[in-house]
Amino acid sequence: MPPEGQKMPELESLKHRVVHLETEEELKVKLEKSHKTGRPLRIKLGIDASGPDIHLGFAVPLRKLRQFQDAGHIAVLIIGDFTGKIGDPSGRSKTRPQLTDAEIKANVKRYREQAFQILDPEKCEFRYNSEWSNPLTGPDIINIASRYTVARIIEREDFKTRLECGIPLHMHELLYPLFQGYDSVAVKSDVELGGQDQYWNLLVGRELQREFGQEPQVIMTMPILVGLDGTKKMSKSFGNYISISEPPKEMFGKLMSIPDRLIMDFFRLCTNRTDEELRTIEQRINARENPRNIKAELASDIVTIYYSAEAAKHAAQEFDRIFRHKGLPDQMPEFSLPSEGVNIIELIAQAGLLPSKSEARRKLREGAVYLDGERIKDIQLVVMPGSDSRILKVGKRRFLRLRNG
RNA sequence: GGACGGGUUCCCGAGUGGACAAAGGGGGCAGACUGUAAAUCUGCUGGCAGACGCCUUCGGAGGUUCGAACCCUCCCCCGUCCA
Repeated sequence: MPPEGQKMPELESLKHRVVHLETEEELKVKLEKSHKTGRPLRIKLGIDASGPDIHLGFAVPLRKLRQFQDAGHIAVLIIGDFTGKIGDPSGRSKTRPQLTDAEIKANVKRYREQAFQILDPEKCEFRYNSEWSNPLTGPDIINIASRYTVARIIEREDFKTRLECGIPLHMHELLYPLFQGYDSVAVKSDVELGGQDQYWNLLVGRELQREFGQEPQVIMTMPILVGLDGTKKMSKSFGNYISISEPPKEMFGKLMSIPDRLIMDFFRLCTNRTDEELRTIEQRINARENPRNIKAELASDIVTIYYSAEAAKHAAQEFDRIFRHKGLPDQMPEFSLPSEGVNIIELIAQAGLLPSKSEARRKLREGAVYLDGERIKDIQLVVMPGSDSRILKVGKRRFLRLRNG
């Protein structure tokens, strides 16, 4: 316990890479109290079960949560199976599709496994918010709803724009922040983490706790990671994400394809580099070192975090082989060629390299199809089994090994 | 409840009886150039067919017509204003 008036090292590192801390003073008090009493803090993080994967963007708050765990605190993960039926309206210009129970359930299983790639399972509570939200009665809901005003709800930018632009805004969406906030009351959270875009939602939790006579949670928001397209936030529904559980090679490749200007963001938010190291990297970029190399380091860093240094090395080698030296991947799907051969279009569609024969025809016409390294344009070509296995390539990265059947 | 305006392909958005698988843009994909970057240029972007063409699509269901995204009827949904 540091003497009065001195910085707490724990607090300093927890503050690291945080956009909003509401409030630092309160966090300090809570930490001190926790030290004194030995009671760990309860750190809440909400999970949106709308997609099957945890991606690098969501890993940002998860990693922060891990930091809290390492300091002895408890992670309380809230699976929004109840709120998932509403769909978080944050940053949305349209109503989200409501998920069914079955969909949510299927997603949660994977989520758990993936979350433990980052979290310490020993200091972790997984809670479904349907646990306390489903039993709420009409009067309960009215009671909760009476703690907040419409003006405060529609103050939000996303709601405001929708109202102004005449885009539908449904009643249940107005309730979303309320239910999410009520989760904080239900689990008695001390701190809630989230992406910067969750700031507003988290504040509601704070207010509701106060309303329900609890000590309000501290809220901490983290920067939003931009997705592969380089413009929108990384998100399942935009499909611009890198899952933390995709194969190392995929992960590496996708990281190599991010726009250069995102390199520092990714280093800052997705790796364990220290501030000093980050400064060095930034200098190298400014000194016009080939960003490709720096990006390769980034990709290796991240693959190492989720897999291993070895996996990162392999991924890097394979990447070089395929894309720098135009070689072949060490593994590819296979297809058995019947002795009478198969039409090229038929082959591409059957092997699932492209979704339809029309698409296959188009790609052929566009010169995107190679057989044994030779560009094919003949739609009528029948591919015959060769003496040894042949390789079909469609576009930059779709390969198929043809075996004699 | 009333008046008015809307629902078009992944998204935005044009189209008001045949030339519409449907302008334009965005996004995506592919090619050239590269560092699987950015920028740029080009092409493609419902399915089946080698091609003629055929099939499915314009909120839903019917109808008029040789022919409908477009006209009529009923229904569903959304917005704005009024109550």
